[in-house]
Amino acid sequence: MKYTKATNYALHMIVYMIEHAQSGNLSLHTLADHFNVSATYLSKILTQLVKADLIESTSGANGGYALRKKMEDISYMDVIKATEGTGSLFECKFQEGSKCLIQNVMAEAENLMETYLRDKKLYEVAKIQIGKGKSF
Amino acid sequence: MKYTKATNYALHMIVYMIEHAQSGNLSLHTLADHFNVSATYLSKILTQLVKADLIESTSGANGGYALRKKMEDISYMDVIKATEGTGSLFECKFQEGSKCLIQNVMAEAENLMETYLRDKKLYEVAKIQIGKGKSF
DNA sequence: ATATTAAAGACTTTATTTATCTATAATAAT
DNA sequence: ATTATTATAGATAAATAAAGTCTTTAATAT
Ligand code: SF4
Ligand code: SF4
Repeated sequence: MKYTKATNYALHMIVYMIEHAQSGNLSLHTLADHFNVSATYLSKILTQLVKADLIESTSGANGGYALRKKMEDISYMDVIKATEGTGSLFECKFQEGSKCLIQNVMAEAENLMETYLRDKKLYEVAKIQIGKGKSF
Repeated sequence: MKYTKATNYALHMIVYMIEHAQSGNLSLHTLADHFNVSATYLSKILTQLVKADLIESTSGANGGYALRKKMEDISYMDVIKATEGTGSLFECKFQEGSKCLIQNVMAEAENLMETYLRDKKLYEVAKIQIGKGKSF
């Protein structure tokens, strides 16, 4: 069980977009170049962030991506949910319906992590990294 | 990111072994039959639990598996570490050495979950399920 | 010596993640 | 209108990881 690379990408995209919030739209091309990752794959991840309403996209010349949500409000968990999905980490395949004690414990553990990550905003990272150069 | 099926198996093995702690060794055959899962695959998982010193195994007739650690002390996290490994959930592949803020936040979140699961013992589930029949 | 049991290794299958390629749609600039 | 620029979507491929099987070996009790 590991976070996917997509989540790593997504977190960095948001941080970068926070740092460049004044620069207008950032194109896929710009982002892919800067982070030196596959453009079309990155595109899918950015689209997930769009669908999660964290960022918005505009087509055409001078288009690209920009933050949609207030930057101070974007939490780690917002991003993680967008890329990892919303299901529980522990899902029993044997007796799916019945909520059991094991599942309750695992869910409560996940809740603790989740609550923490919902409180932590990516803005905090960005602020510190401004002036420190590239984050990736 | 999901817990593997192996973790699900392992948690249930421990619960079952706690419930049958008086019955002497439980053979792979017995366990695989009872839970109706692949014997050789289950074997690998049990071996992981042996290596984690949660249970012990003895070869030969009347051999099998039995708890090694005191049953009241076996936590969810003990089992999870045995099957999922000990690495962090979030591992950055880009600048591995440098501990950054993102990694710190993700690690702290994981810590909260971990601490909770280290405190929760599987014994509690077993006690309740005694008298309620099969757990799987 | 034999039967019973676990462990280990090589391997296959399946599922998931990561990545690419191509076509389509939207928009701005000319 | 046409063209250039941009994002989205779908199909597919490649890479990696998880789940499962098969076979051999080692240990132990009878
Ligand atoms: S900022 Fe942290 S997570 Fe991002 S590339 Fe650097 S080390 Fe990795
Ligand atoms: S006890 Fe819970 S985790 Fe286990 S099989 Fe039943 S529902 Fe699934």
